[in-house]
Amino acid sequence: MPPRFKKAEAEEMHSQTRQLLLDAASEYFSKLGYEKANVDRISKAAGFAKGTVYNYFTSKRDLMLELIDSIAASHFEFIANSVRQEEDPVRRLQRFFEAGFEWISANLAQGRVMLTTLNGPDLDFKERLQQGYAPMFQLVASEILAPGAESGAFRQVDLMPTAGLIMTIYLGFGATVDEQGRPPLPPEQISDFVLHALHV
Amino acid sequence: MPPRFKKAEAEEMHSQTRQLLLDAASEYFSKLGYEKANVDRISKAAGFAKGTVYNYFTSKRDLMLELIDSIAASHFEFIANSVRQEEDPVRRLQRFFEAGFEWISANLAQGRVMLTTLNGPDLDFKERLQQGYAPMFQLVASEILAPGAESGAFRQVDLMPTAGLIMTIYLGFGATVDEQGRPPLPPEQISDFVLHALHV
Amino acid sequence: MPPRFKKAEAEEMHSQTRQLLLDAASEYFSKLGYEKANVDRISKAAGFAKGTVYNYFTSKRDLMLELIDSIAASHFEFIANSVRQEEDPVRRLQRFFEAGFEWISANLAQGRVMLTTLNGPDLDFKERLQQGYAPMFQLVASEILAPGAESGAFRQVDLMPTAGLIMTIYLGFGATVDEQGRPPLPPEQISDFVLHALHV
Amino acid sequence: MPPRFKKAEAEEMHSQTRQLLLDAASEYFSKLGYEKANVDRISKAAGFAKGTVYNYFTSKRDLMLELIDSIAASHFEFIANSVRQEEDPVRRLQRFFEAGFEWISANLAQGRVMLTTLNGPDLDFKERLQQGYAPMFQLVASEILAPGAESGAFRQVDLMPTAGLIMTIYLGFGATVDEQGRPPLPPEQISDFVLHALHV
DNA sequence: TATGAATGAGAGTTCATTCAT
DNA sequence: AATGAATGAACTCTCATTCAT
Repeated sequence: MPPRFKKAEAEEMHSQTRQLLLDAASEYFSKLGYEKANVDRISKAAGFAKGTVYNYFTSKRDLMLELIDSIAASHFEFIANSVRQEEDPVRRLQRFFEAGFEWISANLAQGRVMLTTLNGPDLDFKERLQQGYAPMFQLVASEILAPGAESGAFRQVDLMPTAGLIMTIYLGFGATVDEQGRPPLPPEQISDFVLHALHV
Repeated sequence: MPPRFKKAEAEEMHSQTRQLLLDAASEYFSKLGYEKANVDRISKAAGFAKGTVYNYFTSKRDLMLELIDSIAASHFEFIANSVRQEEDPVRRLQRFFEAGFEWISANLAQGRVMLTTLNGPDLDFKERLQQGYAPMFQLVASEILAPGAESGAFRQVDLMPTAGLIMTIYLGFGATVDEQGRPPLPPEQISDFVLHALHV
Repeated sequence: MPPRFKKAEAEEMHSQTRQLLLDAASEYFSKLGYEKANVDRISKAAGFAKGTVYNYFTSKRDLMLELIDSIAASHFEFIANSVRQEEDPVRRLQRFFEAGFEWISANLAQGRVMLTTLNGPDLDFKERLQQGYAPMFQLVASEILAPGAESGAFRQVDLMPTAGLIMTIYLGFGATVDEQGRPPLPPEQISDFVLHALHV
Repeated sequence: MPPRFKKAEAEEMHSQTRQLLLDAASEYFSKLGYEKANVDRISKAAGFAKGTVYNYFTSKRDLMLELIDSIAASHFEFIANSVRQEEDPVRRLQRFFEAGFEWISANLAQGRVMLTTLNGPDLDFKERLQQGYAPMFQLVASEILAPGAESGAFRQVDLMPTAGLIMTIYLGFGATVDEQGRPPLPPEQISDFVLHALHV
């Protein structure tokens, strides 16, 4: 089936070009911010000419939105995989922070895009990001806090606000990592701090 | 002494125009971010023509830097005044969060400028902001945590990292306030959470 | 080889657009001077939108510098070609003035740009122009005066200062041409005057 | 007569302020050219506030025009005084160049304004300057060349074109003086050159 | 007379986007 | 699918000029 084969190949190429553009976008959006980053340079950095971006994304704005989606998905997947390998809620919370900072240090540019977007002035971007991060929020509430409260490992707390607090702490520290992606406090101490606060 | 009087009047006017421009800048920088905010509209919003900004600030960038200084000073002064009215370290910590969120809800635009700048891509702005916030950092470390650790109210912790953690939590929640400036958790619960974590 | 052909075509277009812009720049810089000439109008006069200039030159300043280079090269080439067709130093000197004024009257705008730049306040422009005109200076010194002095056609003079004097006279009269490019004295009389001065 | 006295004093002050402004204008127009020179800085350099310029001149353009007049008058007066101290046409010609370069080196800024204006793109300025320099042109024609031709010291030449040629040479060299106002050739050599050309 | 705050027209420059190739 | 020349809106900044004091 040569045509099929060819089509698959073409799709692969398509998807690869797309990914190269997203990666370059990550780099520039993180370094310069959305406004100062420039489509020409992103495209060039990915190895293409300016116009190519518009064969894959309808606009610079669309490029950013799709990048946000892709970052949120990758970030969530990595943390969820790690957290779900544990059963114990306390260990799960520790894993959450460990895996979280591990992802950040392995994906510095994406991490910065996420954090600047979260605190940035563009409400469309912010909303899209929050949609993307809803699963992570859920993970903390229903797969870490809920079982922990049920098992008596944590004191009784309101699930959603406390999940929010934990996300806030995670993201707060995520925003303060150094150039190698290390937080100012080791992840263990951060989870210790939170565990202290959740302790019965 | 009419000339003296006149001079004072002139200086008053000068300083007032300057303040009007800083306020308008606050508004626009917070709503649109530094890049999209536009000098013409800022000046018009303050009641002046476009060129007037350049009689008071050397550039848009300078306007932003001076705004950062002014925000940091006002923010610190408000919190320090409130914190220092208490003697007890536990009450001081509570006051820190109370006053902090009170300032934010009374200065929403400034608060947003501060938070977007802190997480934004512009390193000059970030550095200037960090210089401006150094006193607040000091306040937490040496006027809240140190006496608390000494009096036995808090467990022994490393001062600076813990001050950083508290600032991170404060700013993290500061970034999540709603349109009326209310944090998702009441300040008491946030300080409770931290106090739990600091408890002996 | 269609791609080759296409490439050559593209380069041709590129170079043509560039030349149109340089020509329009000549026109405006000569009529209004560098400061009052305006990029928008230059671009429009060349048949393009304002932004197009910046696809070919990095700035208005760069446009001017490249125009200076192009003028100096064209001016020198024309004069050198004419001078070198003669062997006799006296005839060469006459040709120098004849060809010089011929070039000026055929390139009025470029001539005016050259002369205003030479006497203008911008030192960068001036320096660039002097670099561009160094070959013409050389031509006078080593291909006209030196052989003339050697053959006894001219009296013994210091080569470089005298070359400077001749250039000064040429440019001085170049600056006084009328709207059709005619100098106030016919070129023959000018070279006569100089020949009188150089006569043994 | 106190009122009279006062009035004279006031006029003196007026005239002095005016002169200070003209001097500062000279400085800035020569250094930066008319377009880039800026009224505020000229006024400040003269020791006044921006607005003061407009109490003495109707516009920046008017300031320039009056400066041109003042330069031409001073330049002519200096040269004419020197030339007229001689009787011999040959000596007069030598004096012309000597005094000319002496004036230039003692009035560098004014000299540069004159020369850039002469070759600059602004036709109003140029015309005003030519009006101002008409007397000097006359001086050369009727007080140097005419008596020289009559007495047989010079060969028969057309007066006005030759006066133009001499002015062109003078101004051409004037445009090439170094930072101390010295021409590339000593004035004696320049007048020698011209005398050679005029010799019977 | 001297001042300098305010003005706003006008400039150079950037860059997202289009589209013919 | 990939290109990159062309576009023009939008932006920051400068500065001659006015005018109330």
